Amino acid sequence: MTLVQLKHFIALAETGSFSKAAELLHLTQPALSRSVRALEDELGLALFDRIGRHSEVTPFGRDVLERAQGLVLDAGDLRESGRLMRAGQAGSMRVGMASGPGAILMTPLLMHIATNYPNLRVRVSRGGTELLLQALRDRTLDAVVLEARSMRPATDLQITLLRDMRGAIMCRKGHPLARKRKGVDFNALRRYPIASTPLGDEISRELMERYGPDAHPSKCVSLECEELPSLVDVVRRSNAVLLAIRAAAPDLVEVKMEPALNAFARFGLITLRRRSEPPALPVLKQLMDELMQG
Amino acid sequence: MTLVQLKHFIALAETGSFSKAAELLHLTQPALSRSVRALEDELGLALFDRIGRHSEVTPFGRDVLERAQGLVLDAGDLRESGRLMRAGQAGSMRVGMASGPGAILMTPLLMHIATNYPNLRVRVSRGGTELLLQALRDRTLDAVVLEARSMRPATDLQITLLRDMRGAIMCRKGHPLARKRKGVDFNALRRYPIASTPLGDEISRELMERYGPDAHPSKCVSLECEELPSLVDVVRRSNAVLLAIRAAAPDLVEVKMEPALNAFARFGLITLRRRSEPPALPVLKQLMDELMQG
DNA sequence: TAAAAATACTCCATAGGTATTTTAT
DNA sequence: ATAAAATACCTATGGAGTATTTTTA
Repeated sequence: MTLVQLKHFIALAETGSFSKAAELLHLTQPALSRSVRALEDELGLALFDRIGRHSEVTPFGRDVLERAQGLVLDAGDLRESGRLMRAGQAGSMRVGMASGPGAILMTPLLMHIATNYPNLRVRVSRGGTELLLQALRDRTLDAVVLEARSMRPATDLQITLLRDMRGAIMCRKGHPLARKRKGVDFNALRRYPIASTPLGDEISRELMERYGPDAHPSKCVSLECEELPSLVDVVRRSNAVLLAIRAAAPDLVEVKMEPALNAFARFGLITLRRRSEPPALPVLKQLMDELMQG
Repeated sequence: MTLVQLKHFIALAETGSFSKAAELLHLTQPALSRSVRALEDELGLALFDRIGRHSEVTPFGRDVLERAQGLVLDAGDLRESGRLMRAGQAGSMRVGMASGPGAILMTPLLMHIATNYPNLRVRVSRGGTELLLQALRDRTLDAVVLEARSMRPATDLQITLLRDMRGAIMCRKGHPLARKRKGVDFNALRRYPIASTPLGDEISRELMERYGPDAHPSKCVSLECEELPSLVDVVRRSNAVLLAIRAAAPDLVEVKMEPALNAFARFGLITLRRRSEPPALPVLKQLMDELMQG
């Protein structure tokens, strides 16, 4: 049983004539005759009653026809999917996101896929750097986005650095600190609750170097939560201040610090070296690039 | 894209090795290598990452694999269905039944199929003789069961006569007529409502020949209904008498008539000559034979 | 270095074409 | 008598085997 045979069968069922169907199939009548005969031999029963001028499907043929049509249609779908997947317009992708990138990228990513790539299936999971890299190596994930500096280099991993994202201290409009034209020092800042997602070592070091030991996140952050949108919402409606990627909350006001905060996130897209990437990965890359330029 | 190629692809995905899969498929390694390569070329993307010792499916391959498995499974189902249908254990059949046969055969037929042939799909429709034969000729029905004498012979129809079914007058146990040891004459009978399904010309003629012009069904039948079970139920619970196939209501008492009623039904199974019958038709024939011997 | 996949080549089975016969209307 | 399908015969493409090279872990 061949897909080609099934196509022949279907064409014959539709035209009711070997000659007509053969023409339709760009085939000679004897060739079609043999093809259909072979299928009948394999299935063990006649699919057509040959009645001189025309041929018509037998009751058995009718039952087979239904299934054959499904099969041939599915095969066509598969071919078509090949095209779509090659273009990154369909298929599936399993992406892991560490806390930092997840906080800022997850929702916009899902949003973008949902609206612009309806045939793409993405599964985003979150977790710690090591866990995610392990999943990548186990082939449970296809790609991982994480803070590049939190990862020690490994030869089996392919790292694509994404655009750096500037960090900032932010507060709501109308916040006492929002007016200050010249720099606010860290002690003044600490009079308000500090909100942030869990921060990596790089940022912690930068904060301590600039503002002293009390600036270590474990000491100064009062509101820690992985879900950045929650924190943003809280900061919008209270006097808490937010330490996060500047672009994560454009409607908040940036607090001018003295000395100025010089922290940034350096996200990397990690894949396994020597493994084919999911065809939709470029879509992901481009999307993230766009998200992070704002 | 070939079903064979897809099978090769699946085997390779499952073993993770060209050599292993080739062995499993009773194929040489180069043959499998080429087969998979051809599929990859057609789909336009690599399905496997060849990594020295082993090979593993790419993300693209993973998406294709799902669909390929479905396709190959469906193809196997089709082959298997061929076997089942050939044995009359599966497939579909559209049967038409005229009023008489329908009244007695329909429910038991559906019952039998439901319990003994779970994979068989039967559509039973009822209608007048001419309508049913037209449907048969239009290929809307695969077979028709009707009173053979109600049909004028035609060269394009194949008639299989079924067992004759004796007709009788019946009443409930305890009915006044149930006691009568010697024959009841027609006038005595007419004191009770006569129930019957619509009767054919043959029976009408027989009744009139034996019991006079008043015995024509259009004159003497008070309760006419196509649904025999309803009539039987009424006769069980009233003094109405039933004119029907004797076997239709074994629990009723037969009324001895004087002169004796000598009517019988001669059902025929009609199919189109020179057309293949549905593979399940023998099942239908045998079933009806069994039903009608009781 | 050893195991696995790819390549090169050869061969044969089979799908398809041409010519003709058979069949059914 | 004619149109359509089957049959007979031939050809060629492509799938499969053997031998060998290339690759990578």
